[in-house]
Amino acid sequence: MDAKEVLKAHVLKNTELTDEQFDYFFSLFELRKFKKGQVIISEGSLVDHEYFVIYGCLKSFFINEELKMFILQFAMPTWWASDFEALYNGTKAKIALDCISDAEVLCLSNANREKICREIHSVEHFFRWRTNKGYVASQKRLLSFMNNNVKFRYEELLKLYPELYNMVPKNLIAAYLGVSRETLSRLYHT
Amino acid sequence: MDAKEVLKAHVLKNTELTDEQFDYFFSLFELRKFKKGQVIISEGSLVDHEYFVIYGCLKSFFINEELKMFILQFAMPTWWASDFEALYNGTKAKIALDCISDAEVLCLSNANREKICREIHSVEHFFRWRTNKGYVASQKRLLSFMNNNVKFRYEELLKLYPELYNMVPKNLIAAYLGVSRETLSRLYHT
DNA sequence: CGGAAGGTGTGACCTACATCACATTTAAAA
DNA sequence: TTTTAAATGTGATGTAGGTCACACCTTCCG
Repeated sequence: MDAKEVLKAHVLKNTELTDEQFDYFFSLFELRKFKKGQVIISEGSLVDHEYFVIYGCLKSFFINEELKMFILQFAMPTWWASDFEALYNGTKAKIALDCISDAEVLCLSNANREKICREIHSVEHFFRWRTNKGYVASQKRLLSFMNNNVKFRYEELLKLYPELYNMVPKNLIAAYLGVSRETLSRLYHT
Repeated sequence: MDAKEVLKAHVLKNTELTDEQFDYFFSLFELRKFKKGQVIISEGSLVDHEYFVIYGCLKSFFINEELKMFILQFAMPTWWASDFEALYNGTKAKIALDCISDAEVLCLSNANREKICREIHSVEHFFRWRTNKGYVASQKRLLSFMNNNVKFRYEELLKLYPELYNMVPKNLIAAYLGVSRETLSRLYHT
């Protein structure tokens, strides 16, 4: 399935658009291919796009003063990623984004998103829906973080996204769970 | 300032609406007054409204099997609260909502929100904006949770919302920070 | 193909925070 | 105003997970 079809299926799941509307929507995206390890948003840069994953896996992450990395999201096909705070406020990126594997991504600029949201009511509806889903997921993750220990959270993550087990090295999984790689390793070995 | 003016100022900060549009929007809300301790959403119930705080302070929270409470949000004037997952999916509440102080709240039903979002493009825009803000805030909190210790998070919270210091008991602040009340107490005493 | 970098396992030890127990203070309710 | 419940402080002790150190093992690139 090509990029256009992937996006179309994703949007139509929740929003009704005519073919012409969707074609116009799609025309605002730019398809780009990235290599494993390639950086899409680097900390401190200006952010003017958000990214819809067609193929592969991205990570959005934060690195603190002690160079410890925290992963906010593993973005897999049909997921959206960016530093949304920087993107919406026009501030510099605190969250970086790069590729865990080779990836194919549809890029939408902030300006184009706002433009089409103004022009086509249904597209605004779609983005409301999308953001809402992200918000709910983020709240759930926060709650799980407060409530559950590492082992539980690890198994919860793998149950939700089994493909991560093979796709993503354990040290990155640890950075997502907010735990040291040693502790994660000791959950099943030792 | 009365409820209508509070909501109007809040909406107009980000969205243009004519007076007639706003009057219609406002007509879909019901103003309710609650007493301190009163429950608005109880765990397991069906959720069909979201709540815009005019006066006072609510908390949204989760209680786990061991009866430990985790607070997701202290909702103060101009904040929105509900169990948004249950509200959007029509499932039973996992998140409860009650009043920390006497409170005055504007209630909007899920059906009415969706209705007016369909009818008035700008209102849909407003809700997209609002949810986006919530999503960004939630991500930031998650990051702070992973990155910072209790003392830092406590001071960060008080800097952002100084009014909480007097308004909300420390055991609830602890439940928001995801820490035991004893540990919070020992930050400055002992 | 060979070397460098990235990823993983594991021991020894440390620390932030949890839990339990109980005393004291403050606030609400009768 | 008395009684009861909530909120808070503090000691003793337990534990999940962090940190540091080092070995080994892949993967990938020149």
